[in-house]
Amino acid sequence: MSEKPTIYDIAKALNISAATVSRALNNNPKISKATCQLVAETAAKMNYKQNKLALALRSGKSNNIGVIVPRIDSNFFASVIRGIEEELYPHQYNVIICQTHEDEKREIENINTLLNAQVDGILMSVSNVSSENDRVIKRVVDKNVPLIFFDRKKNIEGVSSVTINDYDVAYSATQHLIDEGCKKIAHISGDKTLEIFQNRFKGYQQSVIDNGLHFEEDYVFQTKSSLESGSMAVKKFLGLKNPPDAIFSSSDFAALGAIQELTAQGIRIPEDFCVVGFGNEPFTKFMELSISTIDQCPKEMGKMAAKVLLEQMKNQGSIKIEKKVVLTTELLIRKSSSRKSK
Amino acid sequence: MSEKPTIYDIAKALNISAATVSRALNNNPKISKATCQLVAETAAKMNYKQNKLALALRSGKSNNIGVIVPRIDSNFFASVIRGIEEELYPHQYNVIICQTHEDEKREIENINTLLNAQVDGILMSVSNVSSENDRVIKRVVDKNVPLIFFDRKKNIEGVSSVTINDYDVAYSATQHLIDEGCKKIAHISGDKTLEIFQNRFKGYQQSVIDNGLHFEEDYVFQTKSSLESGSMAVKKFLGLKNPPDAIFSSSDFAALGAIQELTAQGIRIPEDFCVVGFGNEPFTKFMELSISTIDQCPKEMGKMAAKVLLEQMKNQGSIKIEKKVVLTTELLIRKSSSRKSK
DNA sequence: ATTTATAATGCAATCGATTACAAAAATATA
DNA sequence: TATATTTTTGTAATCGATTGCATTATAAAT
Repeated sequence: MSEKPTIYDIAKALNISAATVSRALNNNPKISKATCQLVAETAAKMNYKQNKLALALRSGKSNNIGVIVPRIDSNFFASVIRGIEEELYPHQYNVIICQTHEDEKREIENINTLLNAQVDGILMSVSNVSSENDRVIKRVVDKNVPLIFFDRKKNIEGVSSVTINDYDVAYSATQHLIDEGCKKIAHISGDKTLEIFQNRFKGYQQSVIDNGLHFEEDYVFQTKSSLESGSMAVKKFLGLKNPPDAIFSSSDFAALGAIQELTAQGIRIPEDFCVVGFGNEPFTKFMELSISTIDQCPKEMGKMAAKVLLEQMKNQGSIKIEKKVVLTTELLIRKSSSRKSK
Repeated sequence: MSEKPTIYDIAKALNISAATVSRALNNNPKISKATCQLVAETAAKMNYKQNKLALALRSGKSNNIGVIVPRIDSNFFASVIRGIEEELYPHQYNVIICQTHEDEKREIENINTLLNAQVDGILMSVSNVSSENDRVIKRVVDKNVPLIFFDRKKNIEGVSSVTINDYDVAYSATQHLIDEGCKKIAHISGDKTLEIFQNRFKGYQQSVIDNGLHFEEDYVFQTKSSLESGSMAVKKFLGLKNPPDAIFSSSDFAALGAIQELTAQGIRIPEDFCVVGFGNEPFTKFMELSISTIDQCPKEMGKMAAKVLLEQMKNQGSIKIEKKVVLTTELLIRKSSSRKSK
């Protein structure tokens, strides 16, 4: 009982051929009902489990989907993965998770690992912008392995993507700050070589300009997503001759760090200074001073990415359709930026 | 170039046998250096990638590890998975993630999926306590597939586990509340059929008794981990003739819900009422009224579980060692339960 | 009873890589 | 030159499931 029985074991036990066993298990109509039933019973009795590896090798389909993310232990990515898994589960696909840790070499390794593992498709959120990585990604496309970007995408021919309306929502977040009476809006940005941060920045910038405010290069601080970054940004902003009176941050963590630093410096929020974050991390809602932010609807993003992938896998071989899905997200106005209402 | 070349393609291109190609790629010393180099170059030129499925079928090792968790979109499990992945990555293992959503049927399906996928080992945090599931889990052991429980374990012969010192830390959390001057300690528990919640409850109970306080059945509220549960618990507690003056909650979410409800009812924390949570969710630290809690060191747990698994896979076949690793965790005392100090 | 149609099953190749064993080629030794 | 050694390469089986084609058993028709 400690071994794993194969169809050959069942065949031997019943004195029939493995082919018959295989067909019986698949309810092939060519097989008599009696045999089918007998095989099914014997298989159950022997605790037979189909070896998916053998099936995968034969069929060329592993029924595994690779997911590449910078890290898994962030609310956003974990939720996206949950959405992906929920969508793929009914279709019998499994999810193999790879983390890049924002390392470009690791990203390449991950891609190769997944290709070696013969995944039927790849969902990825790009970590890095290097031409070497672009080359590897293009090879995925060449090999006809369906690939979908989500959130952090790249512009590569033939690759579909699912993102949010970063530009628009950044525009309205900034607009919201201005509507609340803020006149000097600063921006904490992420790595601007990544499209999402580029778009958020542009939305912010355009909103500032459209409102007749002066766009100030010094009001933009590029950094990574962490409390310290937010605190550093505030220190820099407050050191300016003409410091800002609001921050639109590309990261909730930086927003929180900023708020902590502002508070530490005795600046009142939202009375003296407004802050809007990005990502709708759980803590933004739970805090006493709840933080205005943008919900990226990660679960929906994951589901949508998986849907687009499923579609692409179905149509494989036929003409390639490059699909760019843009999810509409919501600006959640909370205490950190609410001066008027209520 | 759009196809996936195999060793046969390389063999044909060089007019040698596939066996030679295979050996050359594996740097078999029996193959001349010249051939080795030639094969390596050709493989690179053709963008050859080893088909791990074929290798796995042949060798009986898939190099995939299955991870079963209730859900992935929780800080705790996401961090555990990160730890697992970090530990397994250098050993060339990939991680296949399955979520049970706390559903026992799903748990069985997940186990079977992983067995079918021929994973080399399984790491799981149990969702449910049903004898049917026990039977399925025992079959995993019978099939000689290394299995390790983490956090939510079961007592099944031959299965190693990695957990935290739930009993002890619950004991000291309760002790801490008493030391702060609380006299009537309540407890919000989880599903007590799960060992972890059972242990936390017992640690709480013993501490109460050891301090000469009266153990009150009404002071224990069993529920799931959510804000609403915490709020419900408080409503029930405050309705008692002799309401408690402190809560040790098995969940940070319930603790937060409790705090919100207490605050809404005008009860001051920590002056009138102290609260300790469990899990060290990020928000517990970020809140204005930071929440005392217990850090479950999820990443270390993941790493340790992976380590135990690697060890078990290495020693497979030889005597089975049942290893019960208990990680020592920390009580983090924050504002929600600090009356004296500072 | 013989032929024909139909249903049920078996044989053998296949997916891609590895490897025990056999064979050939290259080199060394007598 | 003939033989023994050592290197290097090839042949074919294997992992487990599927499937085109061939074959056998069964039932139906004449």
